Amino acid sequence: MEHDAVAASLAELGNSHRLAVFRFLVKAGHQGASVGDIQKALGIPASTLSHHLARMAKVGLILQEKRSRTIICIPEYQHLESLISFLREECCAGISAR
Amino acid sequence: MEHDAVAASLAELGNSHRLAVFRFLVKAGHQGASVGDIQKALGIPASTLSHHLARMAKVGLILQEKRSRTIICIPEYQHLESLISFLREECCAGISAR
DNA sequence: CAATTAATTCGAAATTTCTAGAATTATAGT
DNA sequence: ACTATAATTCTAGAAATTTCGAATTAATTG
Repeated sequence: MEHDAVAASLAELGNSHRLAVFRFLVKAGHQGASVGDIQKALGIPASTLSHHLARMAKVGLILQEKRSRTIICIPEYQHLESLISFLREECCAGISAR
Repeated sequence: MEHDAVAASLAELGNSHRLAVFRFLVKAGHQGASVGDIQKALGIPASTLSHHLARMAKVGLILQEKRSRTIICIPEYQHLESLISFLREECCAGISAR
C-alpha cells in the first residue's frame, strides 16, 4: 500500500460518522449490515449516510453487495490490516528505541 | 482513547503532506527535526508547513520544543501506538474469524 | 542597534467536505 | 398496475480545509 492510498483511507476513517459506521460494521461481523440497519443504529439521515458509505467503498474500507432491494455493507478487514501494517512499518521505526 | 479523539488524529494523518511529515519525523528518530529541516526535505512552503505542524501538535501527533530560534518537532510514538491499539481492538474484532 | 535567520500569524482565494431535503431509481409485494 | 420499501442521486448551502505570499515576531550575530 502506498503513501497516498494510506492517506486517503486514514482520511476516510478520520470522520466521526464514518469511523462509527466502520466500528458498527465490525461489530456486525462478516455478514455485514444493510444501509438501513446502519441508518437506524446510528441515526444518520439516509442521504448523508449514503454519501459516507460511497466514500468508504471508494477507498476500499467496505464492500457493498446488492441483495435485491437492500445493500449489505461489509468491512474490509484486510484493508484495515494493510493500514495498520503501514503505520507500524513506516511510522513506528523508532518505537523500540524507547 | 475515545472515538472522537481517534477520528481527529486519523483525519490529521489522512493528509498526504502531514503523513509525509510524520514519516519523516519517524525516520529522524527521537531527537526529531527542526521545522526548517522538514521544510527543506519535503519542499512545502513555510507557512503551509507551519499550519500543518500546528494541527498535528494540537491532536498530539507531534511535540514541538523551542530551542532558541528553531523549533524541534518530535513524533509522539505513544500517540500512534494508541491509535493502532484502538484500530486493533475496536475495528479488528472479526479478523480472527477469517 | 541593524541585519539575518527561524518560524508563526495574517489574510484571502480556491477547493473540498459535510449535511440533508427532495426527487429518482430499482425491487418487491398486493 | 399500484404501493411500499431501500437506497441513491441531485442540489445547494454552510462549514472546514488547503494553500501560500506578505507581514510579523523572536532570537542571534556582526
